[in-house]
Amino acid sequence: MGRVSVTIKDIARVAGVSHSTVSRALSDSPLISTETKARIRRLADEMGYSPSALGRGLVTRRSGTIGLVVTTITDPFIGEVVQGIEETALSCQYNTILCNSNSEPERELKTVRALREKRVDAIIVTSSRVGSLYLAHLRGAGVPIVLINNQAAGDYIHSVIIDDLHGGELAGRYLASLGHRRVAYIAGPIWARASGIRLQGCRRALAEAGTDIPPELVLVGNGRPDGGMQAANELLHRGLPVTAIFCYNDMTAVGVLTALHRAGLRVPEDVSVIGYDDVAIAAHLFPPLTTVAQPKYALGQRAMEMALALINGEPGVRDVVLPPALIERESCQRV
Amino acid sequence: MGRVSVTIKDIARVAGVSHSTVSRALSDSPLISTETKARIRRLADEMGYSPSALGRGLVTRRSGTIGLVVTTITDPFIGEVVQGIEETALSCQYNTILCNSNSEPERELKTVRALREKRVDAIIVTSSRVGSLYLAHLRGAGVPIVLINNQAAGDYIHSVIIDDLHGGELAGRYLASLGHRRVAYIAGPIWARASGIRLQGCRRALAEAGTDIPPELVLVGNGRPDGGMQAANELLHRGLPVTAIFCYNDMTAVGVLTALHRAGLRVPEDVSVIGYDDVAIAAHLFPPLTTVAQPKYALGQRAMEMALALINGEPGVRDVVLPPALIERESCQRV
DNA sequence: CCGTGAGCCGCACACGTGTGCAGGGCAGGC
DNA sequence: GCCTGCCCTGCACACGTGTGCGGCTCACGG
Repeated sequence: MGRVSVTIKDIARVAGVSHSTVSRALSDSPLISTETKARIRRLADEMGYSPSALGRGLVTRRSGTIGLVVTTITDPFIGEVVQGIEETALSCQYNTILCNSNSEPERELKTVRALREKRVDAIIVTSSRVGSLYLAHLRGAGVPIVLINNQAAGDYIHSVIIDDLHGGELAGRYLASLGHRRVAYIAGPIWARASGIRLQGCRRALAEAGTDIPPELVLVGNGRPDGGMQAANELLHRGLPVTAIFCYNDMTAVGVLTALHRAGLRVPEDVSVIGYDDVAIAAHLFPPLTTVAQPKYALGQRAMEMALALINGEPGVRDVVLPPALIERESCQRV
Repeated sequence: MGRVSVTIKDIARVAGVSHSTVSRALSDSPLISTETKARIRRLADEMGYSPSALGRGLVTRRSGTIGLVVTTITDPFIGEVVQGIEETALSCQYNTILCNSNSEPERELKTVRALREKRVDAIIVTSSRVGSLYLAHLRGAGVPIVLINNQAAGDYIHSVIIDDLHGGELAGRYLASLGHRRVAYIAGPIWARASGIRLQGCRRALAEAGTDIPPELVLVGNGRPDGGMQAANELLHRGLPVTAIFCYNDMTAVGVLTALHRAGLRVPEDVSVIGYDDVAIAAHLFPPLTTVAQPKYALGQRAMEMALALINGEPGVRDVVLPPALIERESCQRV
């Protein structure tokens, strides 16, 4: 335990050269002769050398890490996005340090401060909510910022998003094509920017079919099953005659399904339910959930690639928007 | 963008003191007069100073980060554990860098190497599988290692685990008390150490009731819904008359439920199902899943606390084992 | 007036790595 | 034999921070 790690100076001493030569040899500099490189590399292996990212980062001004702030890693949607980020990061010799903000402003500040001290090379944010005050602190870190499923007003902040308007349209058009005219929307948490856009898209599509979602049929959830369940119960309690329910995301749909089951209603015979995200378990629900799929892994992948481009100062990085897709399963039916 | 961050030397220049004084002032050293401290602190705030964890880590030999390797962050069980880790880490001024191993040996090596270069102060591992070769590389990092839900043969590696034997017993005893005598077990992936132990505990409890789980009634899954669905279908296809199914974890139970539904069997009227983990959605399934709960958040919390104790060289850290608990919902019924 | 001690601060070095510049060795051409 | 040029290596500094030790200033007592 008292053993300290071996440094390039140790290798230099053993090899009888200067530490500069070792540094150059290990980074494959053309200034070093082939045989010296080979000798030093072998020595480094034998001595169990592991370069210090701290020392290196201090001089190169690159830490080799990117910050990753999410509302909660518990959300399965976020989990899949994070996986996309982390895997492409690792393949590019980058690591990600993870921060749960829990949507608490105080924690958000704390995490940003920590990420700044760690000198992360970029920050990727997957919290649906990005307050203006929060943004100010983010750009205070002085590193590129990539927002996922969010757009910021200012410059210097880039984003990769889903075309949520189109996603909402997909859902609305599909429901309309099945003959639904009374559809309800169970929204996400109030601060979720995407929620309103999805609703807007859905309403636009329904309008083409000559109908709409009246205000009394949009209920507010929280993006989790309990919120969906509560909203669905509220809907049932009010006795409003709906034939279909569009959910902000799959997790609220999970809650909606349970609430409907408990109320003795069958899906899709009595009421159709459509979700959003296409989370892994969506296909294994009862009934299998029809939903608007987001390319979650690609979302993370593209965000990480964008972050890398920004770090390397590549010009002309442009915000990317990915397309949603309707996944037809068994939770919707013609009325 | 070209702006570099302000250092203590910059502050020192402005304040007309040496950088040592600034360093000591900011770390609240008693060697500095109160008014000088106040002046320097104010200056640091005004100049937007943010200490560099790289520079500090280089001299203190502490990076302030811990490595976190998981099989996949997509697993909801792991997600909740990670949340426990990350939150208590942040409250102790620590950050976590996340690595998905995907149970691929090649990736595992890559991540360990990266964590070592980043000079993490400790490593927490939540992959159910820990090969001996992998362990060798892990201890090569020269930092404390904490295993979650795993035990290692050697020393220098600590662990916090659930009493899976007891967990299995809870499930078995409960099923036996409901009169079940023909119960099947759907196991986890072959490398999951916990799977066998849970089965063992269940069999022990059933034995007290004078029955057992014969080999033909233990099927192998993969810890995910698709695996559970496949195993359940296999069970149905074979036509074996079981009255209850014990699942390695809740996610396989999800798959089992879908398979049973599709086969026209009702739960719990026709067959009882019991899971393990008490994942968030378990309560929102249809029917709500009876399961053996693991204190997931506490698992992560205790692991992080143990890691901190090991980092600080505290003596007498002892492996901790947490108790499982039966959560009775509606997926099991007296036969 | 001098010695003593306390309080506060700077000098210098360390941590591990990267890199511009100079210098040494050697071969080749005149 | 000397100059030129090339190839390889070492010197020295930089990055941002922490810290042991010595030194300065000032007040106070003898």
